[in-house]
Amino acid sequence: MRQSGCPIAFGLDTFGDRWSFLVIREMMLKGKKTYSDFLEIDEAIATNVLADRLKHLQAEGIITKSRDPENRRSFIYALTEKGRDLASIIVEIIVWSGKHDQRPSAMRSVLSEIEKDREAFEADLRAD
Amino acid sequence: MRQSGCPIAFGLDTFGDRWSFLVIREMMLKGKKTYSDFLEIDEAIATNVLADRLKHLQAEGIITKSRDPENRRSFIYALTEKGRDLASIIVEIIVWSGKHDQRPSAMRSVLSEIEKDREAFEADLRAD
DNA sequence: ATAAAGACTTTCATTTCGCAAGTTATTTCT
DNA sequence: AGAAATAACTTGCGAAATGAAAGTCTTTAT
Repeated sequence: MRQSGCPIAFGLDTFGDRWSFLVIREMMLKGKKTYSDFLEIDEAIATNVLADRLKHLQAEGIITKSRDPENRRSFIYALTEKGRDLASIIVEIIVWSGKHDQRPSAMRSVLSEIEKDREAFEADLRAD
Repeated sequence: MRQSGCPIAFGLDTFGDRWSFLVIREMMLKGKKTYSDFLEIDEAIATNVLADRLKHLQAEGIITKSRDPENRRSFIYALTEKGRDLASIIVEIIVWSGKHDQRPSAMRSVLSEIEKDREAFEADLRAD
């Protein structure tokens, strides 16, 4: 599967899982960083699946795990450069959805922000 | 799940499944268009799963299905504009993988093509 | 000392997946 | 014309993944 050398397959293998990607979204767009933060996701991820995906993303070098210096019972997950580089993909998905999601609930605010200054928006996602 | 109004979740729901995305890749990058074409994918998709994903992509308006005028037993699947608009995302994933896939098997040729003239490459994906 | 918070792990029922085989409707071959 | 092959699926079933609920372990608050 991964031996195909295809860049798309490579991407799907490392971050292409639905839950993995939602975790990345939470980190980038909402600045979430702990296990309990992720459990608050609207889409309701199961605890065992979350633990599995965090391990996977860590193994793939997308995120790192470190102790919270201010609370020794919690851990802080952070994006690596490899993870932050997913910002461009996130932006393209938002642009695509902005064009094709016709529901009234669609968040158009983020889209206009991107249209105003895409570079700045992307840099903002990378920061943190 | 989809009521969240989140553009990322919207994208994942419509094309975020691994097999769905690989089908789109085959159509864009390799010009494949029939059921049996898709069965030849390196990653080996199961026939029932392929049928399911084709129905899904059709329901989401990413692809269309029509009879092959030259062979009445086969159908031709084609990308809609909504589907072709995924080209930007495909390109970003290739760029990301190009930077982070360190395996010797990684296809660097496509990457240099993108670096040379990204607009042209993307336009090429859209064509067909 | 007891309770609560934070991060998981375990258990188990349900769903999805992958593989093999079977269908139906056209062609194509002999 | 009849038989075999193509193309696109569908069906059945065991194996793997998912989701929901409950339990464990360590650290912190009262």
